Amino acid sequence: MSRYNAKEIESKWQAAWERNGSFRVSDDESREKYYVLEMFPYPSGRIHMGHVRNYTLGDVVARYKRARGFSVLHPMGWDAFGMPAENAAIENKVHPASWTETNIGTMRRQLKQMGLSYDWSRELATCEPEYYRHEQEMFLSFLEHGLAYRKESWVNWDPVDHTVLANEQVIDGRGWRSGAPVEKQKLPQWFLRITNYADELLKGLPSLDRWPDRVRRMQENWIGRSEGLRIFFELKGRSDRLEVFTTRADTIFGASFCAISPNHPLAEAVASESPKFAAFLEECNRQGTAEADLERGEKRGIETGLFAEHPFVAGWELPVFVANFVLMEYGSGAVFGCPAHDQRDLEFARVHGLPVRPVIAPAGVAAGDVEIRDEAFTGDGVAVNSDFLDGLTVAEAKREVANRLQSVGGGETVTVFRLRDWGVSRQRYWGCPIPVINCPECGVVPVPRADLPVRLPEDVVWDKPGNPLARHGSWKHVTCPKCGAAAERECDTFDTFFESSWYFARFTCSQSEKALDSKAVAYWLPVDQYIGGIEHAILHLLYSRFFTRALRDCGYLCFDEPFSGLLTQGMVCHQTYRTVDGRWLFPDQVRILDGRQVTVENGESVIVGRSEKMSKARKNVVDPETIIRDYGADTARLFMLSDSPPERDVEWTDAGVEGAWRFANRLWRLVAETPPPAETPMSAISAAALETRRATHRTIAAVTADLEKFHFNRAVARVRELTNVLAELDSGEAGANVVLREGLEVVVRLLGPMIPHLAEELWCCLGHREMLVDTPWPEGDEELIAEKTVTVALQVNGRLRGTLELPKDTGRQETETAALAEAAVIRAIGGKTVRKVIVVPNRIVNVVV
RNA sequence: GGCCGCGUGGUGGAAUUGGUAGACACAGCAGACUUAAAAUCUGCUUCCGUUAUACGGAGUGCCGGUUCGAGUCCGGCCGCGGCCA
Repeated sequence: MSRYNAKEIESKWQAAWERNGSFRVSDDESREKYYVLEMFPYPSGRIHMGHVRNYTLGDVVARYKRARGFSVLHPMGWDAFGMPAENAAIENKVHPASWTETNIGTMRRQLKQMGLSYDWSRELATCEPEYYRHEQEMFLSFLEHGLAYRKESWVNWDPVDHTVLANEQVIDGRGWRSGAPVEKQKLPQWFLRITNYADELLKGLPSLDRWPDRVRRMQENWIGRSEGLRIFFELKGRSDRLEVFTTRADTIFGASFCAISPNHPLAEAVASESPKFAAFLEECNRQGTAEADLERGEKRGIETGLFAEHPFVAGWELPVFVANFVLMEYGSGAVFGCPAHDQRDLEFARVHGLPVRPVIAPAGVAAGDVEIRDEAFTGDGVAVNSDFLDGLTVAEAKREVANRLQSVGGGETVTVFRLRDWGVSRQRYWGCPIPVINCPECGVVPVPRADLPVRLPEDVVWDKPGNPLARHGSWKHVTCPKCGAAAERECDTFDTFFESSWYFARFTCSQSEKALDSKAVAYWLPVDQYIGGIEHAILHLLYSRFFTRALRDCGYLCFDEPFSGLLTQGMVCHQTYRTVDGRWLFPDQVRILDGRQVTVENGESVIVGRSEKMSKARKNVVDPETIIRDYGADTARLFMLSDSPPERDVEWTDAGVEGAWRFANRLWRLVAETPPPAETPMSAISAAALETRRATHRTIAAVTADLEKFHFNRAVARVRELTNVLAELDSGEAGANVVLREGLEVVVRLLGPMIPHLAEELWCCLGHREMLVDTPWPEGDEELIAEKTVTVALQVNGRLRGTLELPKDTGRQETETAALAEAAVIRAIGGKTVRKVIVVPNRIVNVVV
């Protein structure tokens, strides 16, 4: 046998699987289905290590489940719309379509090099009209069902990318992609009514018991359900009332002002009469709308000159302010301020010289002793200085206020959500056109279904910032489908989260004429195991959950949750390197000389920074293709699975790759050096050989359990352990050959999902005609797995003093007797009185003296 | 500020969920093979002490508690991370 040549065997087996159609599946299988899906990539150019990790994890699951007899759907596609393509068009004068196509070509080739078990016949790219035509149709259904609507709305405007951003895309007040400070603008926008499903999305979370708790909690917080009271304040000298939302109705007697959002209609009314006031509003609008941002920022406000009457005390007037920390989108866009019991209100009150009246006293503190200095009291307690509420607990007081106001029409209990409707309009070219036409006569007219898809025009130019669609003559100007008058197409395109909200369903029937083939959908969905980065914990996963429900209500499918299982993998990190003058260096520009890192170029010393997520900006990236070229895909895959559990971050190191590479070679040699089996019957093998056999069968059981739980690092460790045991078996033992061969076959089969090419090659070398990929998962022999003897730990006063080999299931009494006869135990007791002996059969004996 | 998670050798990480802490690796050290190197193989490798194939002590961020027994459970503190404010 020659040396291990990864390149050769990898392409050999990739071709064999393809010839064999190994990973093609159809939906008329009698076998039980298993749908494993990894988050599809944005075709940015080349795959990175994050992809390698994500797709390796998915492939192990897919191949393992396949070996276990499932009909496995494991597809791959491209999240192909998005701004980088358009930015490339602007910078390099390449059309987004061809830029995207080139990138897909490169990345598809790279993924194929990794030997991933995809059914490539189901491949899709979301920028193809064959894909997006269906989501245009879905959008029309949403319109018909009242799940999509258009409204003038304040939006987060990214002044660099010239587009609207969803709240989720605003990070620390900046655009998530451009990093530019976000501004507010008022534009007509399309929205999806995700808020209709707020309660359902929340209530569905507990059923997702194979999701990480963390992700469920994040979604729960994001949806942000809270119950409170809507209070109507009479405005002095006006006929209208001010609607205020509060979750702390119990503090109503501590109110000292009301505050409305700068976007509140009342504020806008006042602004029309006062230029100074209007200037303030304008300033507020320049701020982002991110909540955390408002919280940290300066609490600013200005008096409107209006006064609201306290609902319970005639003549008590509260000044009404406009304040920058009140959001129009949450509750009713107005609050009452109780400085003593809300930190934000307190800060505001101090600035504006407003009274601070404590109305809740902590348990055991007298009413007069409550003092508020720099910190509001937000804990539980008893109402004080509050008229009819005095003596009630916070919860009781809330109820009382609600009852009293409701009975006189002064308020009502309401449930509000932090979640807002999903704005899907983007002022961009490279996205799915929104299939509506704006007619001056008829208003918004949906494009008739027969006219779908609304294709993106190809002849566009990026000579100015903004959306080229809006400047495209022949595409934009159409006749109204309803009245035939001159009209304009909607020039906005969908947020790209639209495409990724249903691609998982399309994979079940990617060639279907219909958007979703009901038979395929019924067979394959929901996804049994979804795998991807934690960064999508909220947005993509929440949108997909919403979309599934919306599609259900429009008759496309009939289940609620798209992903039954979710695994969120950690990031791939690498040390960072800089030159003395601060320039970032790629890892391959650094080498080690006398235990110090220096530059390859001229041997200057290098500053080694902490390990961080691989990113182009910090240059701490390793190109997967280089690794595959130098070591092979199997080594890269094995490294990704070893050492770190999948949900944790993994540090990419040369040493780690070398370790995986060494193991691959060791396995190769071990098989190469194995002589053909002698005809020893298993019944005639030596005791030592039997022990080795036991280890083999125990490993099958252990690895199987580990893979079921996605403990890939443990599974790898188990197999390495077995390999060590096999290597140590003396070839002179009776039956050594036959036991060694059995052991190696098990090793190869257990590693099949992880290092598929090498395993396939070794399986072939071991004399098998059938491909490993078509070979069922090994089963451990229960007889051999069962332990005959156990090691019992011996403790005296909780300290380990020795161990004892006993037959399994030795009785309590016998175990105790045997333990007390041990020399080490007798020595440790040292003649003292034995007070108690605790015996846990098969485990431990603890002697208390 | 609130909620949640995590702190284990020089490093990544194991530990059957209350029962022998440190599996499996990486790095390191010593040895074998070699003219030499690489590769490979063998041994050692938590720390401290010692009479050193043996024995004793300490040890899972810190302090305390429950228990025959705690990395694991409880309370408090410190540090790191995440999400939400």
